[in-house]
Amino acid sequence: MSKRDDIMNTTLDLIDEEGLQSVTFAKIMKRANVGSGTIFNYFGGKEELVNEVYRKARIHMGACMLEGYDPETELYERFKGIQLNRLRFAIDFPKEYRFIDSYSYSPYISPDIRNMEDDSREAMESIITDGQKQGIIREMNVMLCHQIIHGIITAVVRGYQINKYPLNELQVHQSLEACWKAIKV
Amino acid sequence: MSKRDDIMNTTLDLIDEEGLQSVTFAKIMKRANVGSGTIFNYFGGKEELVNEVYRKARIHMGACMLEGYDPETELYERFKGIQLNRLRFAIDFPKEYRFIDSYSYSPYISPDIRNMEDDSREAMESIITDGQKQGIIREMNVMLCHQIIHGIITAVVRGYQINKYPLNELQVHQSLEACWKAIKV
Amino acid sequence: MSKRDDIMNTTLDLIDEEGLQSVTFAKIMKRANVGSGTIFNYFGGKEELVNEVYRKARIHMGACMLEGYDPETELYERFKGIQLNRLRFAIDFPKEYRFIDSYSYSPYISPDIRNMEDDSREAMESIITDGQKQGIIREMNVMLCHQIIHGIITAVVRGYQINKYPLNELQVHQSLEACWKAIKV
Amino acid sequence: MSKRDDIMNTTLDLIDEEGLQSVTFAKIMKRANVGSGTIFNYFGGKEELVNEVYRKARIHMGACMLEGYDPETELYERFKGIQLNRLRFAIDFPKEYRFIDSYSYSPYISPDIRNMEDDSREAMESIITDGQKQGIIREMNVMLCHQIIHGIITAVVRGYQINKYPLNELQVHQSLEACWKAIKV
DNA sequence: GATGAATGAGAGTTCATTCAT
DNA sequence: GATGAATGAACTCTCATTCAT
Repeated sequence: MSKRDDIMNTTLDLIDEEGLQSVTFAKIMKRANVGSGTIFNYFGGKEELVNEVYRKARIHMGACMLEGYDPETELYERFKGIQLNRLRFAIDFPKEYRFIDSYSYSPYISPDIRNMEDDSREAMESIITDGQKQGIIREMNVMLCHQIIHGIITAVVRGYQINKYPLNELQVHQSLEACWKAIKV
Repeated sequence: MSKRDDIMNTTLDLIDEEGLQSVTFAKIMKRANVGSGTIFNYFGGKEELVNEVYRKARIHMGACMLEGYDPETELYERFKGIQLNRLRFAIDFPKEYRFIDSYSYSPYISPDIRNMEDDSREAMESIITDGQKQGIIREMNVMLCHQIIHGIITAVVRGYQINKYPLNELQVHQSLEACWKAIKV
Repeated sequence: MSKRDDIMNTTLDLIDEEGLQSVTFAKIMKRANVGSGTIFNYFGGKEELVNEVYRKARIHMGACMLEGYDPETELYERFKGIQLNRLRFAIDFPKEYRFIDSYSYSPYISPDIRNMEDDSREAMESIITDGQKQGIIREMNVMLCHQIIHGIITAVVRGYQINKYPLNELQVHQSLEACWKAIKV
Repeated sequence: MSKRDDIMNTTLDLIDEEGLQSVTFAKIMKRANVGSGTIFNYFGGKEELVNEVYRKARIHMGACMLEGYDPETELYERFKGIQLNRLRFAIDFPKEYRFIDSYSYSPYISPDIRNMEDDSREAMESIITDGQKQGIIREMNVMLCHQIIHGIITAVVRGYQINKYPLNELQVHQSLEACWKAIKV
């Protein structure tokens, strides 16, 4: 693995363990077995490094969420598939997920990168639009609708990650159902 | 207004404007017209100051959320009242709300204070339990259920606060309805 | 007891407990039950306060050392009397003694006060001069001679105060004898 | 010379000139031509720096005191050799000597380092024990005896360093003789 | 005389960043 | 490309001192 990857992986680990604000270059260097100057050969500075880690995580999550996505299948299938993928990503890649969840609106992450193209979001929005055209999903601002679904999944994961409850098939099922009922007519 | 209040208000303002991590004592002092030592006459240090501001905001929000709450009224009334109060608080006191929303799980906020007694949460949980007994609300883990509602309101407010949509009577109504439908049988 | 005395006594206590450098006005005020401004009604500042405490201790020690001193008695009696008084003072007033011993040459104590008139020193020096005239005490610089005696007593007390050995009649006797033999012909 | 040595030497100079308590990092940096951060690359903080300087001085003094020491020679030779070495060290390295003399019992110096292994002290104590066995040195607590000798030398040096008298061959001879007579039978 | 809220110069310390090797 | 010694601006925090009451 390249030094560049060592640095990025170590950075993510440290952010997850200690929080972004207490991650210092000294800690990264030490853990990644890298000289202090080396970081600057790959990244312009701390902000750039963090944003790169964030971008990578977002791309990873975006790809995972569209796994198995087929625009041809029935609307509810597509809806459920994407939300399930999000839950799975949160469970399988907790560090990436938590980083995105916690710091998307931190001033460290530049708006440009936070608002990067996001195919999964576009897919969700087209699902909502379609559903509204078909009369399955209630009429409301598409973004509001998206936010409602997103809010449920995010909150459910958070409760799970701080051990408020397990996240087995049952809870996953109940959560997805809650999403759907929240927005259908 | 006392120096103590000047300091706390200024701190909240700065946190909202620049984020917790970039708020320095120098900025607080200057904006609050206070000598650097004065802060330490009232607060043991930065952490104590920030936690005091947090606690005050939490107490304020807790009081607002239970405004007009009457345990005797019908269950849906109580449910709707509390959620509406939360939305109103978010709209009327955006700085307090955003601070609580953004930093509750930051390492700056001590767990003791984060987990302070919260009457509104208790009220919500008893509403859920009652609703489940009455067969109105679906059977599921109470915390999961609470998290779902909380997640919707939180996400809706966030979308509003970053100007994705307005939050007028219509959107408020739709959001509350989404909450209710998400959890009722 | 007056506020002034409260302040001075508390200061001495704190110096003995924590060392001069870590004694702050805040600690003195709190322990002496005195407002922070009050100190400045009695003392011009920290240096003046400390020097006053020092001067008082020196005067006290000076008086103790000459207790029972009779210029008419035999030379060795006078010699022994003064040194015994010094040992007794160290044992009876350890805080005063340690303060003088530890800080006489600290930059905090002004040279003027450190070199204040000292009747006991003058008495010792006249004893030495007399002894040399009588051919009992060896010829050497009077100050060197005084320093030798002083050094022994001081070091003996220090060893006692850090619990290297007890300081009973036996050790006192041996120490005084050492002093005498060190300088006699 | 390395930056590390620059810092340590400057620190010793400043301590000797102004006293430990008034030595600040700003002064060290400026005088040693070193950036403020550099100190922390070599020393964990002020306490560590000061203790390192102290340790170095103690090691230096310890080595000097045992110079020419030969356990085979006659007892008085050994005794005289060590005390002479101490006087010489005080004369040749006044800054090191004064630092050790003044601050060994300051709260800045950690007990661990103050009580570091000290070959010269051990040598002295074995000289005393031997002397007592041979009936040359009076019977008394070894530490008390050591303290008496130590006290004389220390006090003699102090008087010299504050210009009370010169410290030529004559005074040195008289002081050593005083030491010996103070403890011999 | 007594008070204590307010002060601010200056302390030790952190840490991203530079640059000669 | 990789290094790490050196840097210094910026931070939190301490504490003797002032002054209106």
